[in-house]
Amino acid sequence: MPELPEVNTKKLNFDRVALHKKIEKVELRETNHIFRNITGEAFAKKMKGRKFTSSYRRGKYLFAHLDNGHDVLFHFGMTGEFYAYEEGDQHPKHERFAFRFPDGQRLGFDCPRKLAHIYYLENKDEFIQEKKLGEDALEISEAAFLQKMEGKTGTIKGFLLNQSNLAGMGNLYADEVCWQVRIHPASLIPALEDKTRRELYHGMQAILRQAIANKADYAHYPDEWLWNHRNKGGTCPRDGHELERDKVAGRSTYYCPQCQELRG
DNA sequence: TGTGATGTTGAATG
DNA sequence: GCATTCAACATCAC
Repeated sequence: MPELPEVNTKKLNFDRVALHKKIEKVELRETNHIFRNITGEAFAKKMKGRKFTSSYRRGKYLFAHLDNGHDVLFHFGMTGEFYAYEEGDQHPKHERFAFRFPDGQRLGFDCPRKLAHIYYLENKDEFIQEKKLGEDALEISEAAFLQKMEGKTGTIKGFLLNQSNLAGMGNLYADEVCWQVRIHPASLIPALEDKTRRELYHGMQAILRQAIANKADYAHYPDEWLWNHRNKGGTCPRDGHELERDKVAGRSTYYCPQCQELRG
């Protein structure tokens, strides 16, 4: 479930399974819509005999660097997932393609909803520029975060979700940040004081760090977080008030009407 | 059976 | 240029 911490965990898996091994073959399955700037067949051809030498995560994107200087870019959409498995094992149900390594190990890319995107990039910096992909949410400085907010007129949630402001925040973490800082997600940026903006930045950093420390395993997220109460009939872990559900920035949003102040 | 789900993109609107 | 809303992508779970 891929927001920044989830993709970070996928990167660890990818590095462990795929780095520095010769790619014997790419096994293609039903790949419609998955490959964005190359056909599956051409992708498989390019991969054969190559090795991944490193990987780089920026927001929800994972760039896997090849020994020919190019990159394979993974974006997981809502349901993209890597699965490592051995020769003879059954492949995941919605596997779109798999890398096969000489020892028989596979790294499958599974995606039921086909919302994932895979690109083959000769120049990853060019891609980042074209997409206007913002700095990673964990890398961005407080000053740059505040600077991005300058002049914006929309909601705080919309700001956090826009990947050109900063990269990596998704719907669930954005709700968590707003809740922890006690700001209504539909609050308008111009109405937020400097102090609140800084709290949002530091709250976000702390949440992402803790999520990564827990390997994005939701069962281990603190019960004091909004996270595991964020559902129908859920109550605020701070004051017990029933949570509200609304649409903000086009996404389903949970918040506590009692302790999250609406500004603007 | 209908509805909504962690995301992105493009089109249309204001 | 900005911000918002909608539809599309395809499948699963409740």
